[in-house]
Formats: sequence, C-alpha cells, structure tokens
Amino acid sequence: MQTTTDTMGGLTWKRYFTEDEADLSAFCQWVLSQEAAGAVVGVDSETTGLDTFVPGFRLRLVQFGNADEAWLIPAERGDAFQRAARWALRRLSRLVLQNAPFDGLVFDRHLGVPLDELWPKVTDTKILAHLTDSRQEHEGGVGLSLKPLSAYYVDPGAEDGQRELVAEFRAIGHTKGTGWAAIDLENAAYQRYAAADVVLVSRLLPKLEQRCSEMGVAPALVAYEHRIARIGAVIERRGMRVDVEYTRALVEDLEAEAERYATVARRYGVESVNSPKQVSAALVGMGETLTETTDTGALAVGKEILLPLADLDRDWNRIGAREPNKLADAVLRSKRAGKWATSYARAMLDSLDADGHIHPKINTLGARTARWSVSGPPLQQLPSSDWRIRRCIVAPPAHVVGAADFKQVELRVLAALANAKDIVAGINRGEDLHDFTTRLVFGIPEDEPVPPRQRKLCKTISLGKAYAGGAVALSRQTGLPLAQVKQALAAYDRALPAIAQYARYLTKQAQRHGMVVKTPSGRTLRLSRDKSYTAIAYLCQSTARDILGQALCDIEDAGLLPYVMGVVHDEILIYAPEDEADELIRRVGECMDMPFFTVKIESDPEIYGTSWGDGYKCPPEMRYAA
DNA sequence: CTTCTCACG
DNA sequence: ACGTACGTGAGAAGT
Repeated sequence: MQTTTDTMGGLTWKRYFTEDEADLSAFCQWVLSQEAAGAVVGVDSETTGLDTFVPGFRLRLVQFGNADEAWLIPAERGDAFQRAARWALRRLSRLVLQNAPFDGLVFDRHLGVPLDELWPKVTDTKILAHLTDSRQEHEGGVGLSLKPLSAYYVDPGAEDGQRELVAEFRAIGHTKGTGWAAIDLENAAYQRYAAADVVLVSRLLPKLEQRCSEMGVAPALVAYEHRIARIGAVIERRGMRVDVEYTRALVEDLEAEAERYATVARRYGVESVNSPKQVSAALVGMGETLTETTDTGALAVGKEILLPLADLDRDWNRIGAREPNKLADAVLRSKRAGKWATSYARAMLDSLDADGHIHPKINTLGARTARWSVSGPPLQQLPSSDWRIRRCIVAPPAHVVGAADFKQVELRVLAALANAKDIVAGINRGEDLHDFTTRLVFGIPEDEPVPPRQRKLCKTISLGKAYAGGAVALSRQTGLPLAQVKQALAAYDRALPAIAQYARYLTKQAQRHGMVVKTPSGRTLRLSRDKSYTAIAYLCQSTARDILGQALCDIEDAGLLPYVMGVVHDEILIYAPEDEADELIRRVGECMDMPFFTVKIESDPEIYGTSWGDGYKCPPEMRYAA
C-alpha cells in the first residue's frame, strides 16, 4: 500500500493507493466501516478519455473517499481490483458523485455495475449545484464543475489540479487530450488529482444540501432531477445506429463540394473561406459595400450578409434582385458543406462504438433553463432543412424511426401562465394555434381562409413574444420591413393583451425578487444582470423542458423507455419494431399529452421510416398541411 | 484562449 | 421612459 498525505489549500487528507490483495482487504474493511457509520461515500473514476463507448476506452482508477481519506483502486491492474471496486459500489448504500451519469455509464459498461442498481444510491452534486444556481462561471454564477464549486463552498484554495496534471502530460510528451491514457498510475500529481476529487465531492455535499434547504429547493425536485439524469443516461447508453457506408459516402460528397467552392473562392483571393477577415477584404475589393460590424468592430460576413449578396433568400432560392456575387455564393456553399462534413457526418464516424452506434453525450441540465444539451456529435443541431445528415442515423433491422413532438409547447405554456383566455380556449377547442391567433390579430373572419403570409408573420411574433423579442429582431428574422413588423406587434398586443401584460408583470417580479424567476416546477432561475425582460423566455423554455421531463417519466412508467433513442428539446425519437411501430409511437404520444394548468399539451406522433432522414424529405410546412 | 460563424428548438 | 429575441455545441482563424 502506498500511503500519502496530500494537502490542497487548507485541506489535508490521507491517500491510499492499493497494490495487492492485502491492501484490497484493508479497503474492504474501510468500506464496511463507512457503511456501518451510515456515511455518504464520495466516488469518482479516472479513464483514458471521455468517449466511454468508443473502442480503446479504458477504466483506469476508481476512487472512494470521504472528507479526510481517499482510496485509489487501480481497476486497470486486473480482475482483483475490479472485483473490489465492483463490490464496494454494490455494498455501499449512499454515494455522492459529481456528474454521476458519466461515471455511472463507465461503471455500467466497463465494471459490470448496472446503472439501475447504482442510481437509487446516488446523489449528484452537479444536480444540487444547478438547482441552487444554474449559471456558469462566465455567466456570473458559481459554476457547475467540481473545482469552482469546491473553491466557493469548501476551500478557496481548492485549486485546479488539472494544471499541474497537464504539465505532467507535457513532460511525457502528451497533451491535455492524450495524457489521461498515457500517464503512469504511480504518478504523484495524477494520484493527488484523483484523490482530491472524492475528498472534495464528499465535502461539497453537505454544503450544497444546506444551500438547497436554505433556498427551499423541494426534495421532490431533487429526486425528479436525479430521475431525469438517469433517463438521459439510459438514452445515451442505447445510442443511435449509423449507416456507416452511407455516411462515408456523404462525407466524401460534402468534402468534394466544399473543395469545389473553395477553389472558386481562391480565384477571388480568398485562401480560407472560414476567415471572415479574408472574405470581407475580398468582397470590399470587388466593390461590395459591407456595413454590419461585429462586437469588436470588424466587418461582419455571416450568412445574413452573404445571402443577399449572392441574390439568395433565407431558403437559398434565387431572389432575382441583383447579379449574384460569385464569391459570396462560393463562400456560403463551401462553408456549409465543410461544416456538415466535419461537425456532423465525420463526427459520427469518429465516435462509433464496436456495434456501429454513436452515443452522443446527454447533459440533462445543459442549459441555465435546464434544457438538455447533447454533444459529440451535437444531435440537437443537425440540419433540418436537408435530410442528408439525419439520413446517417438508421433503425436496426426490421425496425423504423418514429418521433413525437409537442405542438407549440412553449406558446401553450405561455398562454396558460399568462392566463390568455382566448388563446387557451382556442387551443382546447382543437383549433390551429397560429390560424387562431392570426384571425384574432388581423381580424380575419371565420369564413375566410387565413393568408399563409400573415399566418407566418403571426407565428414569428408569437415566438418572439416567448423569447422577449422586439421589432428590430423580428424584422431581421422575417426579412419584413420594420414598419410592418411594428404594426403587427401593436396589433398583436391589442388583440392579445394578456401576453404583453404578463411579460411586464414577470419583469417587475424578477426585479423585485433579486433577478430571479421561479418556475411552476419549483426551479429558481437567476437571470443575467440588467436583463429582467428575459424572465418570460426563461420561464417558457424551462417549463417546456419540465413538461418534456414529465413525459419521459411517464414514458418510463409505461415501459417505453427502452425504445427511446433521442430527445431534441420538444420531440422524442424512438426505434420501434416495424409491426408495432404505429402502436408504440401512439403510446409515446399519449404520454406526452397532458394538461398544464388550463391548457392542453398535445403531441404529434408519426413514423418516419428506416432512417431519421425520412422525416425530412419534404419541407416541414408541406408535411404540416397533410 | 477568444472571436466569429452557423447548425438546431 | 423606453426597449432589449432565448437557449445551446462545434470548428476554424487569429491572437
């Protein structure tokens, strides 16, 4: 046994690194003593990387500890060590982890401890931290990772041991990314870092629990968030099947397309289409006038600027208003194809597991509003205007992809919270929400059809209301003249005064209560300083997320969770056996249908086909009409 | 590491 | 007094 005393700031602890059977039996004795004392034991793991499902990934260390001690079990040194770690995880009845879904999936996949067995015993400090203050450090919050939380709640001297560790990685010729797999388990900085995490998480727990109780965070909300985290982990474990052959060909096509247009751009002196500096200089050199600037004063050359120069509208169709600028056109096309190839298609091939599945990382508290975020690859951001990227994701043999999405969930939430009786009544009668509001706003009689352009404008304004948008932003979004948008906004407020009234009320309440807004689920959301007007956006977004969470709980209770393969804010995706698909997606949709105060929340279930792309082969508005 | 751009709901 | 579009992840360039 290697026994060491570590210090960090004002903290001191004993570190035990087990080397043989005798050490492991000492460890087991320690586990039993903790269990007898009713202690909550801190748990963490060190691995070769973050790609839990990619071949080559290894579990290296499992750490257990409390406020003063840390035990390091080198799982990679063989079966005896793995058995001891597995036994401890099963034997202990109360565990605390920081970001438990990560370690939970590692233990599930690489140590033989099922997620469902571990979960009832787990408290995740990240969840508690999010419920007390969901802001990141750079947003003015305490932060949500272990080091800033420890520095704030435990000891200001709880420094980031990663700096020291990365220096060690460099010393052995590795980087921040590759060092985790290469570093010697005996390395003192590595062991100290590994030990610190379980000590810190153990010390953090009582502080966060106290903070939660001071703030009145309901235990039921804490339990609900832990359940959601487990559901997210189960979906992540299930993964999505990639059509590898198709995806490889798509990468090639997109890369060729990117290169073809990059060649065009080079003819105009732009060596790199991704360089705004080069693009703006070349466009100015061609005689184009660029007026928009970025935050730092440089000339902006984003899509919004380039599309009109290329004589293209938002859907990339020719406008016919001018001679297209060939450079603007080439830059737009090269950048788009390049991004799709790299960030989406190639990213899928780079994160395949042994069975041809990807397992995008799900963070069930990704956003300040508690919305989920998904990364590696970013499955919530795949292009929706084109089916080719989503086509990479396919159903297993004899299965199909199905989806059920909420119908205008954020707007329904807003209507209910604002007590907009007209809208609520319209929704509950089963009328089309946007048709209904368009009639109200523009005074279109029942016996006349709703003009599509007015419907679109009204839809945009409704969403703008939920996001606390103004005339300028909406004008930019729709491309309509500012005056027309202003007029429509005024008409909307006249026809549906409850919405504007509620936004004003929320803003005032937020200011009165120290820039916070409380959701119906009991979540306290802190707003950015000087942005009390965003209260409505936070409330709508966060409440819609909680409704999705409720639906997922109901889906699990109905035994349908094993079919769920993805979640995109307001839609739930499933893999279903062909012959049961209609029935299964209908049942998923039923779980999503629920009342929210006075308003009906409804879903739109459908079967796409053998690939996710099948749902995107004709434009969404065309499908809607069907 | 920051800035810019762009993909989604 | 007035008005403010919300929330993410990712890659490339530039410092």
